[in-house]
Amino acid sequence: MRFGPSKRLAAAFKPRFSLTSDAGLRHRHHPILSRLPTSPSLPHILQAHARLLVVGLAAHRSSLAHLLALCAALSAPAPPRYFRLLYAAIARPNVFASNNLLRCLARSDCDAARDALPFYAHMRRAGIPTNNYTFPFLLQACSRDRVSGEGTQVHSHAVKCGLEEDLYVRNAFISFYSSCGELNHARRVFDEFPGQRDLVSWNAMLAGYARAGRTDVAQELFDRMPDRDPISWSTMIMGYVESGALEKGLGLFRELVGKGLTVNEATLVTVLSASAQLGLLEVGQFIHSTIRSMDFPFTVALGTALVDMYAKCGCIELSRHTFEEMKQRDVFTWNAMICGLAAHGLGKEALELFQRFLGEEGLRPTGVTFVGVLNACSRAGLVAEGRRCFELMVEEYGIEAETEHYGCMVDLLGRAGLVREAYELIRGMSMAADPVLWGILLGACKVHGLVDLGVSIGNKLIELEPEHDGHYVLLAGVYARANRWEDVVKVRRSMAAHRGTSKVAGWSLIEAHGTVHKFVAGDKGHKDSVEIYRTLEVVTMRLTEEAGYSPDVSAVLHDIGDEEKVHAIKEHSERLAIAFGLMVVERGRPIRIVKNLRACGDCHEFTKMVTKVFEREIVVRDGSRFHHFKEGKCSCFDYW
DNA sequence: ATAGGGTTAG
Repeated sequence: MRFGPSKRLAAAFKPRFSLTSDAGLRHRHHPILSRLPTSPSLPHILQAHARLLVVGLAAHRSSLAHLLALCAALSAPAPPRYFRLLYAAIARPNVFASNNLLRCLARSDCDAARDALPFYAHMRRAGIPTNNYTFPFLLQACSRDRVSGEGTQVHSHAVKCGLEEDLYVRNAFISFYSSCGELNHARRVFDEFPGQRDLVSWNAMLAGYARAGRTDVAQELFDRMPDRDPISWSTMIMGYVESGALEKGLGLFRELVGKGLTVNEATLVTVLSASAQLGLLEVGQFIHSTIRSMDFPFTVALGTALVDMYAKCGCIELSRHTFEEMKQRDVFTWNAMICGLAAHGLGKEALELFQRFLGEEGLRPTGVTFVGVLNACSRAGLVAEGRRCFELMVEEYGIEAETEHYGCMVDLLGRAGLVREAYELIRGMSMAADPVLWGILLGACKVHGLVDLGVSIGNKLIELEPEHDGHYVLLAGVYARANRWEDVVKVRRSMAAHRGTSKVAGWSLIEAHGTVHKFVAGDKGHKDSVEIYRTLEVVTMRLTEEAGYSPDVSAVLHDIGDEEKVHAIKEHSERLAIAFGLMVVERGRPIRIVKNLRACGDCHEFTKMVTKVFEREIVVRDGSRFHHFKEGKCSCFDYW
């Protein structure tokens, strides 16, 4: 496997100033600027600036412009207040200084980048000339802000300046139009002078189609390209992954690795994220082993992606191991680990890690950290601790509580039976409460048998989102708890009547020996279908005899006969996946299942019994958390 | 001094 230096490394080895460069020559003998290191940091620049002030050279145009250029080249964006001050200090700014201000603006956040276009207008009014450097910087700033409207005007300026055939300028326009979604404009520039085209032009065009979700056109270009480099591959792979074609992205990654071509960090992180999203452990492990066999540097981003992948694939121990192995971590790493522990129901461990995090030098928790922390409190039933953390977030860290945080708190209070308090919390919010919050509260009403409150919330939710199946299911559950079966039937009927397009089909998937097997309820499409159903039959029989299993049909009460109801539960996708898992996963290894929806109560009981009767471990990832089933118990303690 | 891909937490 070949493995070349990254672009950043290459940039570090490139001499900052060639001997033919004006700027370089001018400062070779400068008493202060010539003493700066080749890639100075912001403090270096500030220090040099201070010395210029002290010796009275701070009004010197080329010195200041040089400092501005250094700011523009910093690896982290320079503070806007500082580079604006530098530019303002230049008496008669020239193209060089102005271009570098544009570059600084382009590299800042959106607010500052918005000033790039007005500044360009100012340049033209003030008679400052523009050159081939001006447009790339200007367009970069404009695409950060997604203002495509003025693009065509700027384009005609560039043509007037005689720069329409300049490769850098052309590529800047291709990528500008691409990032604004103006694919036809981009394509016109791309097609205009086929002689003035290089790998960068192809990659920019490719990225345009990929970002727009036109992976078909992107693939066609990718196949037609005269050359491909690691960026072409990562653009294509990311295009697939982002448009949801995760398997295609992973397939292309396999091809890339199979051909022994150079892989870059962005690609690895993207495919790790794809396998994490899908919960495909075998794929994730394949990527991990690829990373190891290439001796790829173990960067913070890669480590974080691995921590996240293992956690999302159900291997919380491997996730922790990776986390502890990392020599450097950033907020993302800590967040991934804290949220991972919480998702696995390891509330105490997550809180301990949070304490350790607070002791870290130079890192501050973010809103996401608190999503993990509050989730952890909720899972561990630590009500007082949860309240304290919520307060800490708002008071101490000045983080505004978002819907997610309220969601955690409602869940925490509701789970502990403090439904009234949870209700008040939602009512007291300054923003409009997301229906999701009422849904969480409704779940608590169901569990604690609060029929009146549950009915009123349920009806309100159905009114708000009549096409949302989950609300009907929960409300029916509330009625079922109170044995109000007629109402259960009514709700079910009205659900059937409102069944809209937003209904999500439940599925479960399981990986076995390099293949992904996906099941839906009543699925007969699998090649081993007959054997799977036979196995399921046997499993159900043994559970009935040895563990006293009897299906609880209340969750699926329809307007149908009892026998059919039992049938409907019996073929829920996760049971098919479990039966298949029992067939193919060797003893001693856990059966890992990924679902898109939450488990129904009966399937949850069923799974618990399977682990006891068959002495197997089953790990289920549902829509929001993990269930570790072992010896007849589940890590969620039956509240999910 | 210039153009292309950029990930990770809910």
